[in-house]
Amino acid sequence: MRNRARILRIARGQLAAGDRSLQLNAIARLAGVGVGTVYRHFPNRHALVEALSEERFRELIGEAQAAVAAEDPFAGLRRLLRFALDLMLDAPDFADVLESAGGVGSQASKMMAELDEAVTGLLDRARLTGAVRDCVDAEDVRRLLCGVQHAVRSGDGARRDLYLGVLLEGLRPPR
Amino acid sequence: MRNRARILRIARGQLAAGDRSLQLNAIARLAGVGVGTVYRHFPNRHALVEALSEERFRELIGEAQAAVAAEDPFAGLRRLLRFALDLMLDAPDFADVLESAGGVGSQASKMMAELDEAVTGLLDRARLTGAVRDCVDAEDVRRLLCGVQHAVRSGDGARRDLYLGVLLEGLRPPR
Amino acid sequence: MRNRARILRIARGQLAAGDRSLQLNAIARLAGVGVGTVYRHFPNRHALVEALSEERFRELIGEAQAAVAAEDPFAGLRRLLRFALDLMLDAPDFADVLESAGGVGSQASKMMAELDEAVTGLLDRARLTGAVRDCVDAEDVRRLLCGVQHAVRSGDGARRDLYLGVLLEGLRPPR
Amino acid sequence: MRNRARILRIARGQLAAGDRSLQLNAIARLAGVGVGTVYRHFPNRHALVEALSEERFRELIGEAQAAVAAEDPFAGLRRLLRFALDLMLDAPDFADVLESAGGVGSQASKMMAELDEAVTGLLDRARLTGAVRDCVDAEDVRRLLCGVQHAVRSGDGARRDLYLGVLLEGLRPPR
DNA sequence: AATGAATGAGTCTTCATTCAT
DNA sequence: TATGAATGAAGACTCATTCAT
Repeated sequence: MRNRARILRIARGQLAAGDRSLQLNAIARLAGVGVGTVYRHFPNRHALVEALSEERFRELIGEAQAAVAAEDPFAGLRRLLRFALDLMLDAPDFADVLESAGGVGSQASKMMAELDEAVTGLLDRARLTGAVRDCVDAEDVRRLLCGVQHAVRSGDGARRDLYLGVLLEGLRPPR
Repeated sequence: MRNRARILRIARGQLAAGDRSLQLNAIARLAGVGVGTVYRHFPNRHALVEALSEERFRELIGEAQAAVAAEDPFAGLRRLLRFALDLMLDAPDFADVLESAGGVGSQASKMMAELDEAVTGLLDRARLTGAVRDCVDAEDVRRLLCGVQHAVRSGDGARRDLYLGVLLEGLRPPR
Repeated sequence: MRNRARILRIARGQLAAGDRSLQLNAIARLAGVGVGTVYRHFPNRHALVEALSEERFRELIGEAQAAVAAEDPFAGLRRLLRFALDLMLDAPDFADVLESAGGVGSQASKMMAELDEAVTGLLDRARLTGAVRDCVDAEDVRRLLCGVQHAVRSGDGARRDLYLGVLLEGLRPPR
Repeated sequence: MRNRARILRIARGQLAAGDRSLQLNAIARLAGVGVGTVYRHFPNRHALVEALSEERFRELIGEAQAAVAAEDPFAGLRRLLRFALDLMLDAPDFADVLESAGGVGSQASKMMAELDEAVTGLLDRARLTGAVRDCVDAEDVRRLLCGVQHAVRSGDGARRDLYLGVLLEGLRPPR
């Protein structure tokens, strides 16, 4: 699977270079590989995006699981959200995946479930200490964070901490 | 200018139907109008989007100016943000315009300035009552609201009030 | 006929500016006149080109008639061809008209006949002195000169006199 | 590369039939080939024209190199120019290429240089016998011949030999 | 498994021309 | 006479996808 790796590397390079179109033809050319090869590994653009997300997903899930174990659950949540936000800012396509509903049966949806599960645990713990509203669940937090990512991205990036702070305060129980 | 209006109506319909591509050819066909006619009125997709935004912008600016006069500024802000959010949910392209930096010299950027000005006034008043953080300005609020719109849209829409509530609480001065 | 003149002026300007497309729409706009107005005066691009040629034609015919009266017919021919060449280099569209067969019945074809008639006289006189081949007629000379114009134009213009000299020597009876 | 050849054949046919537009879409249809295939082989009209020219260029360069070896250089020149003229009359687009300056770096400009080099040799030899003017170079001859081609084409073709004769006599040193 | 030539539907855009006002 | 909005045929070009080798 040397080719698969090469394709992924090129695709990542394209995204990093600001080209989000991920045209399989172009990637094949850059990877020095036939178009057909790309299509065997990734039947469509989405499959490629998911594959690209996998590594990020693993990182993020790891971080989430670590956060559950944090002494102060709200602090753990803060750390986790900051980590996730940076990940998304760095990889817009990963942000798309996190924001999407996640097609049933896809690899990504499994990882998403794993992620949400960890976050659910974290939220439950935080709720016990009265640090988080009753009604928000892991999916809400994920979506709201994706929203914050859009907000940060539409500005110059300097407002990252402010916007994240707004989200975190907003998640607390209303006074 | 019967045709111009017809084109705008069709374009709005397309957006409402979930097709955000705004293909000028398709719009021409649906509007029962020659392609050339569409191109005469709107030389490119962007011009069309801006025209579509204009009406929404006027509504929104009006609402913002009304909100400044509200007895309770924070209640005014809540009402305004809910109004804006609904507008954006209804018209994704308008959301894009609100989220964009606003190209210099465009019609949209003038209206954006007008909007931000009104919101600035509202925020200033709210700050006097201690209802809003010091550090957020009108642009921040606009961007954050666009973020919330993404969050609501990526879900099933049922979380609109919750997500807006999170934003509003988050805007208050941190405890 | 204020408009007609205005249109012609603009068209000349376009040609002078290197735009040979003579799009009637564009000319109308530049002339501050409706497209329809242009179309009434000049039903198509060709009619406009012919009208533009008229003035040049008159000049050229005048020059040709003067040349017939020259003391030395070959010198007269040389002067005439140089004049015509400069005219064509200055106005590529006029060159096109001179090179074309000239649609029957058009205004241009009448003037072309007038021109050729004068040149025929000049050639006849020159032939009497043995300065010109037997077999070339006015039409040949016109076409060959158009050819020289292409040659000059495809270079940098500096070869004008050389190429004209080649033509003139070539017109002499072969040794 | 069966398709490439087919495309070239069709393109040649179009030109021969008097259609100089070389529309890639039309050629694809006539060649019974997808548009994309044509675009793959020839990204634009110019690339196609150059490819079409290549074969003609080779013929012509061969002929020129042969002419250099002719016993009588002026006779060789006559034969070469007649050959080239027929080639151009047969293929107007090739005439365009020969007449153009030749974009730097293009395949055509390399072949043009080769052609001009051979003609330069021929002219040098002819000059030694006093058969050709001092001041004309290979480029001049090429341009003048293109001019003659225009002249022949604008007439009915019957004047080919006459016009070529005019050029050849004109190239001799003036008396 | 790998290749990459081929496909062609789809989209964008221009511009000569008409015609109701 | 003049206007200019409207037309739509025509042409250029892209790119996701297939399939014979």
